[in-house]
Amino acid sequence: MDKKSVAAPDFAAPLGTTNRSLPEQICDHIRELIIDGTLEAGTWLRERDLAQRLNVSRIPVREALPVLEAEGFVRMVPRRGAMVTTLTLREAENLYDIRESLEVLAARLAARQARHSPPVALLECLERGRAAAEAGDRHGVEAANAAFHGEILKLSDNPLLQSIMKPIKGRVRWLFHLLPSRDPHSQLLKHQELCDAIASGNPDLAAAVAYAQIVRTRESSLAVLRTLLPES
Amino acid sequence: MDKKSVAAPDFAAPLGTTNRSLPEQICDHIRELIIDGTLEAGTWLRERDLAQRLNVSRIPVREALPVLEAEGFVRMVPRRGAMVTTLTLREAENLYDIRESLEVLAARLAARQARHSPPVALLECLERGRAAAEAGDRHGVEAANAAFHGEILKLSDNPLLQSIMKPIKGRVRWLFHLLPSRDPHSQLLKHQELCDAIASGNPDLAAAVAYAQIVRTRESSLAVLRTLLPES
DNA sequence: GGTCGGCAGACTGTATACCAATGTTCCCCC
DNA sequence: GGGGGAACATTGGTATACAGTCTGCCGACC
Repeated sequence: MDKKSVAAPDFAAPLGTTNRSLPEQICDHIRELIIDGTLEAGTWLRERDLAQRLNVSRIPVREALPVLEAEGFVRMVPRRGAMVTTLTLREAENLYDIRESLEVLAARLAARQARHSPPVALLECLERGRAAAEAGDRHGVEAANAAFHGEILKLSDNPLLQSIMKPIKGRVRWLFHLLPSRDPHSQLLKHQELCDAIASGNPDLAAAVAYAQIVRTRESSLAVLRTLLPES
Repeated sequence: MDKKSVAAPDFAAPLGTTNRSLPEQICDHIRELIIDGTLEAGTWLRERDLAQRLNVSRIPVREALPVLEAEGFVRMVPRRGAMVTTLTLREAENLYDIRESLEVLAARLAARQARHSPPVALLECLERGRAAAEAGDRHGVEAANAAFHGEILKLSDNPLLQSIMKPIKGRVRWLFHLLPSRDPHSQLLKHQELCDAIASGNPDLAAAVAYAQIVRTRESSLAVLRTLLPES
């Protein structure tokens, strides 16, 4: 197997002077590099190397890598380092199994909450997505979609669910980056339908809609992924 | 608020010379101390203090604490340290929401797998629990119960689900430590029923049984917890 | 008497240097 | 060409140092 070293280019350390902790920034940075494909599967991440490139010491890097391992982006091998994992078809299926459970739960809880306070933020995301779609702004559409799902989660008002969904969302994004980008219009229709179901305040309806949508996405995505990913 | 410092006694560092990594051992050790109540809610965990007591340096402690935060056992405050969290009624409800989704999923997947290979390990756990119950070995019963749920998870054959359930299981144990211990006999009956449903190879049946059982447990547990835990 | 400001202490966040254990590579020798 | 072993690379873990910041307290001033 061809063991690549960590990619040389585009590693400039943008770690701005925010108030977020260094390990967190490092973690986010590496995660983005993996999701957008800059760091390919099989790449070894050496902590001293990363520390040097990012202009930090080993300690924050050492704290960032286990997080990425917990999220499934890298696999840590004792005394070897962290390797960017290969997404397999099996993992994609496992991921959809989880989503079918948890996103349905999120929709159900969101609908329950929506009875008390109407989901204005949800409608806002929808509108933002529509505007971006009409402007042909693919990036804006994706951002609005992510915000939409984030709002459902926030609406569900279950911090534990939110913390569990965080790694899931990262992996879903990773998967979707491998797929040809989907039609923004049908995406919007789906979100509109889900939004309506949640806004109706009927948990069972919202759950059913969310479930049906994920199953549909699952089938079409896996059909494509079967041609792209290794079995396991 | 009365800010307790880290408890002085029973902190002897038993960290054996296993091959498991130091942060992992530290994490497990502190988690047990929290679950069994040695470390009360509100206790501040100071990393230098912990490091000294456990006879390790600060670095492995620093890597263990974020894990415990992700699992919900402590809350880290920047530049203050980690505080043992207070379990609230809200969190208990959130936890049951998640379990209703994920344990049902686990049962469903396990039943699907059981069609190909009969769940002998599951039956074994059941038998072990029965033996422990007849011997009046409460600790053995609990261990067998934990093993039973672990086997379902293993049977479900979804590594992502297993990794997600890990923190959940810890919190469930934490919760159950607050409750008066349940009747081993009715526990066994429930597990027998769930085991049969899984062994039947019918995913929908297994899911329905698991769901019904969790809902039942939820109601009785929360009734007790309402008298024990703060609202939020 | 109450409130504001500053001082001291405590603790984390991060950096640096170091050693030990272990896995890898590659060269030399047979 | 293949096996053995030495040199190297890399992590796991420790010790130490220093800066930033938060807390709590004490005193001064209104």
